[in-house]
Amino acid sequence: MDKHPNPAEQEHTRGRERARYRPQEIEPKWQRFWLEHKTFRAQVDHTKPKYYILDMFPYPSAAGLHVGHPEGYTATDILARYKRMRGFNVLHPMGWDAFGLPAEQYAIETGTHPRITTARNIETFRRQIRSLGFSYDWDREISTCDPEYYRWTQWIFLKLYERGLAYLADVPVNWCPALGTVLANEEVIDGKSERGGYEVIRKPMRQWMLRITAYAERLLAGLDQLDWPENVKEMQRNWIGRSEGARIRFRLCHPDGTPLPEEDAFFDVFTTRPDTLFGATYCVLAPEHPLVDRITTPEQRAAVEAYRQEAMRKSDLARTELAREKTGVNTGGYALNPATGRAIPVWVADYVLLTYGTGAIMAVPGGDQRDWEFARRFGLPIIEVVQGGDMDKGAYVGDGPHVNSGFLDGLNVEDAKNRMIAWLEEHGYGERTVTYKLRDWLFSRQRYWGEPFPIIYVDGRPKPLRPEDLPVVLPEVESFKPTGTGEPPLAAVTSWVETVDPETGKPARRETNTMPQWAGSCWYYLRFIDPHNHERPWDADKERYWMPVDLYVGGVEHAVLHLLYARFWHQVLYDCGLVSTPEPFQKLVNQGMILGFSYRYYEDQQGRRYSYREVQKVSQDGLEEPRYVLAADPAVVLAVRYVPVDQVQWRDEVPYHPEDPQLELEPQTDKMSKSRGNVVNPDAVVAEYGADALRCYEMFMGPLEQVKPWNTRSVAGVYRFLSRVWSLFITDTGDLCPQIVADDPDPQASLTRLYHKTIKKVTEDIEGMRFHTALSALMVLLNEMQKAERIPRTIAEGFVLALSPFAPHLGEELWQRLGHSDTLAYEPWPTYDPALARDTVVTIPVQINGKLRATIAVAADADEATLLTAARANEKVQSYLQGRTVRREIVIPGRLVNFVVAEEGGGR
RNA sequence: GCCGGGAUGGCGGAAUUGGCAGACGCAGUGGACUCAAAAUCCACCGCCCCUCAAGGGCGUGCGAGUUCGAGUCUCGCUCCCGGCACCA
Repeated sequence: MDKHPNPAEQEHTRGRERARYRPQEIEPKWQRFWLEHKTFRAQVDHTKPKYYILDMFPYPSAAGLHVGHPEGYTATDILARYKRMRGFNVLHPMGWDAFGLPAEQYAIETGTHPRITTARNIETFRRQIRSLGFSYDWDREISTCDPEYYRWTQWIFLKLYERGLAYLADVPVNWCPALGTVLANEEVIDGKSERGGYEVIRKPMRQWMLRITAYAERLLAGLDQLDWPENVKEMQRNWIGRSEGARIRFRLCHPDGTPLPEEDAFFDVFTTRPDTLFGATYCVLAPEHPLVDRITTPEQRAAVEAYRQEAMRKSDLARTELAREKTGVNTGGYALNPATGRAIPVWVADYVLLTYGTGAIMAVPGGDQRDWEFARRFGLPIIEVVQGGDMDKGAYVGDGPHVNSGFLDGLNVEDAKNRMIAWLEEHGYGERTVTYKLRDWLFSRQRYWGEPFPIIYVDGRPKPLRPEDLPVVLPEVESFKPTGTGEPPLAAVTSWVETVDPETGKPARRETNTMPQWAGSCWYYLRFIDPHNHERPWDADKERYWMPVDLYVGGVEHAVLHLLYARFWHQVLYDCGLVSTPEPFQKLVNQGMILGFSYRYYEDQQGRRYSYREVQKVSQDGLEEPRYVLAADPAVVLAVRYVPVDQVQWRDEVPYHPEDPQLELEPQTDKMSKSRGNVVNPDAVVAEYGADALRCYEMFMGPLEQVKPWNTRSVAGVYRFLSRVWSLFITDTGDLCPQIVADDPDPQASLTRLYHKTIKKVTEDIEGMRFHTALSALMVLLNEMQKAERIPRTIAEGFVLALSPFAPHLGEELWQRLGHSDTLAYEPWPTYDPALARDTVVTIPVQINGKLRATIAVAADADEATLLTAARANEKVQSYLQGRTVRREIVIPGRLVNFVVAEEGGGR
């Protein structure tokens, strides 16, 4: 029933509410103010130190912003606002990684142009991001799908091409016959298409490749200079995968050891263990190795051919998945072990990959577990070359003296390697070499929604367009559907594909592949420096001023690909003289994922529901997904089901199913996802608690880098904090609180001391990105200010300034109500007096035998003697020292007193 | 299997160099205000024993060690999270 309050009551309520903390009113007000006044516009200013602070720009998905996004954005925003107040010239931009598969997939399903979908999604993202009060310079907003942007992506591709770093090659791609299209790696899950679950096979296609391997050594070496998380650097090192070893040449021979006469009758192997060459009892070629045909004997040809066909059809993933049991076929051919001079058989096996090393190995079953397994399976000889293991149990990979190894006998591994390499080089059998796991970057996608290549084919040969011919703009297409032949959608636009060479006027065909999504994000941080330049991708002076990015914050999922690709492009641009720093991102921080509570139960095939208490988890060997069965009857296999968070029924703090009040749900913290029903929408949080509360909560949750679960109830706690800040300054009637007085702070007052301590801590914590402890320090100060009868204005204002990077709307509002007419964004950061940030009287613990027994209050600078006297004077201490011998006194001024006493007599 | 990170109350987390474990917040309990509720404010809040109180014992995943003193350092385990995984 509706309640109709009488007008007086209504008036009363409204009057009181107006004076309350109402983020819904003050937040849009200040967002408008910042936008209208361009408060955060950044311009080159050589009188100020610069600070470039960058967020990994988002892909504007249809789902909109997620609470994970504002975590990193808030951290950078706090730092950006803090740095401005510290006198830095701050560049803090935001933009959109706007090419991408979901928009294209949506176009295939609905016919809506990806440009329209993307524009709509950007609209949403921009609104959501603005509603959080981030201090971006919106004049620098860019979008990778804008022709004015991708024109320069194409321009950089031309630079790569000029330097021979872009080339065409026939490489196997993920071809899905059922869908009639090529899939990106991320669209292939367990060898099946992500959509539909159809089979995916490898099919060679002509593709653009980028020669990132040419930069492998520099990409590796550059890591040492960077202030990045160690795990990210390690992941990049592993990805690059440098290994030192030798290339060794094996000549083909007859079974009796006579070498074949032809000059080119050989293959090279790569090994990290040249010292084990005497133990190489056979060789293995990758199934795709070009020499396989030639070496295979007529008797073996059918078997080898069948094996090759099968291996080639399998995807890399399928090949590794089935790899439990080694497979292979003898070619019937032989090669000469250069060390022993004996003929050893040559096999084909798919445990050797064509793409690594030379695509061929010498197999040392005594020193390599894979070779050992293979030798066991096929009855090949196993020779011990390094002592220390048991050849019946497995290969020995450790160090030890060499045996059965001719001139290496007795040497340890390190010495034997060097000795063998010297011997190989001396006799022309091989040389020292370095190999990388890193492979060249497959840069073509058979897709519509990406950057077209600035390449045309004249007389069937690729030719780069000239810079003045750019941009090559994406044409309109009839259909976004794949052509069915593996040709990209652009191939169907005849009027676009058939063109003329602008230089010669000869007929030409356009490249119809597009670039991958990584392309646009490889250099966006450079475009932010000079986003509206029509002549150049960026101005050289501006680049020198702003680069490098001082702090880059984003998710750890980009630890390898994006960050490696961007570094690669940057190093190329550096070699071109186009950028002034060898590395783009000086400091990197990964924010931890925010998890959501989800509530699970289980269902059998008949749709009967079960609580987790009746269910048993069966983890299957080697498989990611565990299975769930009924504990009472393990034959009943159960499926996991979730109840969306907002439908969970709570009784006595226990969650139950909404339609089945007896069914107890199992609370879990999981990655947020639609299917688990545990996604938290930032819009809803802003509507209820405001952006400042959302920002503060995200920071207060814990260390930035850490994974942590979202707890909406805790948001209310932070909201209460902000409300209390508000009511400390503003009375019920909307005036400034009378407790805030013009007095000078009394240096002896505990509030003054606490204030200085707080400013010190907040300053240090922001610098160290410990935002959660900075907020807790501000909370402590607020608690004390609330108890104070008089709050000196300088303290009140300093508090507002120190809080403002965290809660900028509230900060601005209070600043204004304190009588200031301009934004606080450029007010000097509050300072602290180190002398006042220390206590004069401290509480010192007194221990007896290391156990805390009393505390004493003494002057902070009390010396050892004073401390000891005070401690001995303490009544409790005396009772413990009564009748015992003090063996030792440990006194640390400012820290503690510890008496080491002998135990009382009586048998001990 | 290999590499990296971690384990602290009911929960998120805090703790300078080895020096008062549990700051701050959430949840909870009791109280004030209220016709009542919400909101707000005040107090309590690791576990156990004793209890009128005072007190005492235990306690930072497990087991050892170093030290006057260990969440922190060393050694050995267990479990969890992330990455890589036939890379020769």
